Amino acid sequence: MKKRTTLKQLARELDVSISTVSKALKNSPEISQDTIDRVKAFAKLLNYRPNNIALSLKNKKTKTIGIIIPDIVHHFFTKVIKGVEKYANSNGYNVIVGLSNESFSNEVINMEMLANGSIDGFIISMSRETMQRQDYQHYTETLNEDIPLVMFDRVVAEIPCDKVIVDDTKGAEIAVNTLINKGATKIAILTTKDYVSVGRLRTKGYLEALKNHGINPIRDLIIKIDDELLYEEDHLDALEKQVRELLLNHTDVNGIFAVNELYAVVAMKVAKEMGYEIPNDLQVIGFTDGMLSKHATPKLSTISQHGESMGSKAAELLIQRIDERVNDLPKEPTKTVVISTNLIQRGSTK
Amino acid sequence: MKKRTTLKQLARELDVSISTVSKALKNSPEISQDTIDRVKAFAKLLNYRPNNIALSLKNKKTKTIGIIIPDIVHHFFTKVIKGVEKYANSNGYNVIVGLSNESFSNEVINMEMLANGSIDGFIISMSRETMQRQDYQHYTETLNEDIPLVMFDRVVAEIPCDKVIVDDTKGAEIAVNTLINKGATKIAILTTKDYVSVGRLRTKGYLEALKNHGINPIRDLIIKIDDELLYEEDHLDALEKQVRELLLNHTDVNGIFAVNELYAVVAMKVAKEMGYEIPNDLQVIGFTDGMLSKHATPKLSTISQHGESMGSKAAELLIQRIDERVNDLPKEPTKTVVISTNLIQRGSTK
DNA sequence: TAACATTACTACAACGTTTTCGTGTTGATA
DNA sequence: TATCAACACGAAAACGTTGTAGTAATGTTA
Repeated sequence: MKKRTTLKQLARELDVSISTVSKALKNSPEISQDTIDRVKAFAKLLNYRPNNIALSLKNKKTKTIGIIIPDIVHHFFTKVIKGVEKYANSNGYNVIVGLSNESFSNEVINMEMLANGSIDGFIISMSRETMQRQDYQHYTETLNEDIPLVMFDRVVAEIPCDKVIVDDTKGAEIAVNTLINKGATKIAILTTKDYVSVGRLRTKGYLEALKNHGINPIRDLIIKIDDELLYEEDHLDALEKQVRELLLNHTDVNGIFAVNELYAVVAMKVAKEMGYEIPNDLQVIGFTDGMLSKHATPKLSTISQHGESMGSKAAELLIQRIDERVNDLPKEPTKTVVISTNLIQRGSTK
Repeated sequence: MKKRTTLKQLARELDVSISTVSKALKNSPEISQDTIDRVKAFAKLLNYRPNNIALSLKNKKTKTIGIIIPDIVHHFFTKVIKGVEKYANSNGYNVIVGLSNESFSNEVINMEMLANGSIDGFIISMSRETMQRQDYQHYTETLNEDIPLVMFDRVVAEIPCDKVIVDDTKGAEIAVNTLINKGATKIAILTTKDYVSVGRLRTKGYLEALKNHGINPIRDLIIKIDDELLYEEDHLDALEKQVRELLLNHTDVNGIFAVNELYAVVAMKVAKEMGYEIPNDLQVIGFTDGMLSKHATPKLSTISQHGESMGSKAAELLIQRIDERVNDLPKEPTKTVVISTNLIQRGSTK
């Protein structure tokens, strides 16, 4: 194995000490200009670059942050990664990605793989299984070991750490308000089971909007979908069927709010097949601004989640905590940053 | 800053030497069972875990691989990452992601950030700008430093390294053959400028299929799109316009082959707006099997690229090279693995 | 009882840095 | 000419591990 150039090699060949080489490369005033020039020239010749691992060991920081997400084949998470990368890179940090694949044990394993010095801190969105089991031991352990942790999107109140979320309730409320203002009188919601926090909160927003307009919620119009495996292969049949039944049993439904873009797109598809004209007969609003929304026909109106902003913000919070830690600063109380959503109006609403 | 448990601490508190602790934890026969038990119990109590950075430094390997991609908000790359992660993780490797954002300098910077000991090898797909400039110095430098490198999808022949590609030409040929067999007589292609290797090769496949069926290619039917910024925001207007013109000037076009799913979906949309019925009046096949294809109406027939397989394969090749390097094995000649494509037939073809 | 094995440890170097604390050589000052 | 600063550099410790080589204290054999 060819070995990389080290200070030791430079020192030997230049016939000076390692210290001198190190200092010369850093323009230390202790070293004569003459030597500095010699060392630098030779270092350049041999293409010397300091070994990061050695630096990490010495400095007790890796300048690397770990992000653990449930699934990377998912536009939202992808946007978040992009935001994290951007902020991290411009602050000299690298990003190491771990995929939990919605599995609890994968999440734990991934975190353990990294929590042994490989990274300076975590950015995490919980896996579905973790949410179901409500087992947060690996988070508390991480925090106990004084490794900073920032949660985003799928968060849980029990864990005392910084969080970045979207105002799901408010966003949903805005969506439903918009539907109502645009003339929808009977509005269904396509949401997830309650253990998914974002589903629960968006449902809450839906209910609040109805209440504010004096509309009584109807049990039948609240469809809670078990999103197990939904993004995997084509397990959408169940969803399609439920939407079809909804529209058959309640032919006067003229608005649908879906808690993600996939549900919304599927709903539009089913409705179109059944002869509905969108947005005239039925208006639809989704959540998350992804590829599907942009290229559906008609283009889907959605509540934008600003994934990239969330990622940047999460990275910012994390790096602050890391600084706090390495500089032994007093610990600020944990904060939760709410990224505001906004409605992007496109063709699926009037 | 709270410090993590180290061997030194354990040694001090147990009143034995560091070596003893280290060996005890590894069940060395040099150490009495009694001591082993004591050490292990205490280590567990203090939640000791070996510091990876120290290990990396000692072993001269980080068990981390870097993947540099042009864009993460892109289903294909996302699939590849997933494949890389899967293979890497199950072999004890972590994955660190770098985004070039299609920019040459970002690619270089990202690689330099990692090529200083942070990773054991690279998996790379070239940025668009790198392809245009044809400046591959950073690749050759990396190889000169004896850091293994595997390229995928967007590769270049000049660089002597392992590669994983899709048989773009063959895939395109299959697509066009299929269109012809299903009755299409006048087939257009929506492709990219030639500096994008995949665009060039797929165009080649298109031409070959035509030739094999004795059809003369028509200049007007070959639309080379400048995909600058295409995946960014809605810069699709130009594309839509070109497709519209195509269909207006050549009303007898009854087949379209697009080199990616976005072009295909946009083409379908324009055609539908113009009154075409798909697949009866016009059949469409795309390349890459992403979200858009699955949820378009009608669902898009595509040539599947098997991104995940590509990722796994790339990781496998890379890890082999890493092993070769650390064990000073003789270097195998570089190989290029071709992942076979296959046609997924859906609603956009008869 | 001298020579030798075995057991159960410890010391130390090494991985590649940075940084603190010397130290020897100048030249200037009292 | 003794004293001292300034200059230019080197030695060594430290970060946390692992593995080789050494070393006491036993027990075994001729």
